[in-house]
Amino acid sequence: MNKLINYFKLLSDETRLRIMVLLFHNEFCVCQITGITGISQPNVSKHLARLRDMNLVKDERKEQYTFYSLNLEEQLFINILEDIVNNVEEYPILRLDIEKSKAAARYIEIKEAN
Amino acid sequence: MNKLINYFKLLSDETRLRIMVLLFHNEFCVCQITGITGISQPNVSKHLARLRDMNLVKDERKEQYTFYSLNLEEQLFINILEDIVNNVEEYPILRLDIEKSKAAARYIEIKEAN
DNA sequence: TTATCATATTCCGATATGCCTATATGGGAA
DNA sequence: TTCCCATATAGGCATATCGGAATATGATAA
Repeated sequence: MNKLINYFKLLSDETRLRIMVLLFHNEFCVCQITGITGISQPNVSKHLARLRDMNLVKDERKEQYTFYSLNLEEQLFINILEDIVNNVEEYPILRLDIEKSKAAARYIEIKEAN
Repeated sequence: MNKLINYFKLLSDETRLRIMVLLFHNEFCVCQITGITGISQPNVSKHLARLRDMNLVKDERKEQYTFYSLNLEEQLFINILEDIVNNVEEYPILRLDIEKSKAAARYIEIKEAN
């Protein structure tokens, strides 16, 4: 029961929803998520930590970046995210994030160009 | 987006979940929900008000009682509740509430016996 | 070693949430 | 009208949550 409740708590925050929907489409590192969404780095990091604590996300280090990806095991959770993604046109913020994420490499390249 | 978030917020509280799952099975008045769950009357009333504000519940007065029933229009919300109800064996609190609710008339009759 | 970069963590203030107790409201009965 | 019952609302307290700013950590490069 607590697990269920905690899933809903995770889903009931716009910042986390944006991150989850992004990760539904691809894996990203913290700085990419920050670049795509404009959410501050500490905030992204904190939300990812919460998702990791609930085992909804896994991280993998690649060179200097830590890439996060969804770790979808709970069926209810998968269903909910799929439903949201399938209706992403209703949620402009999410749609925009996804759009921007197609150029996600940019948020690494920019830094590497400096 | 806010609507979606608010749905998840409503779902992320055990008290409300218990009430919603009860109403998924039947309509009940406030005193029945109080009797079945042991949740205080003001608390039941307040949660029902929140659900009503989100248009997820409708109320109908019958004699001295106000009966509440689910007003299921949002498909995502329906899906989630169905999923929970179908797996109610995983959530003993909910299962017990449902079990007790079969004698819900009792929580009116008791008062009428006084 | 020191510097740098990506990420994580801590601290803090603002706001939201949940519950309790007490009280208000509104309808029907006496 | 007054009383009673079912329900609603208000006030207050404790706790949870979120975000920003500052700082810590850990890996790698110089």
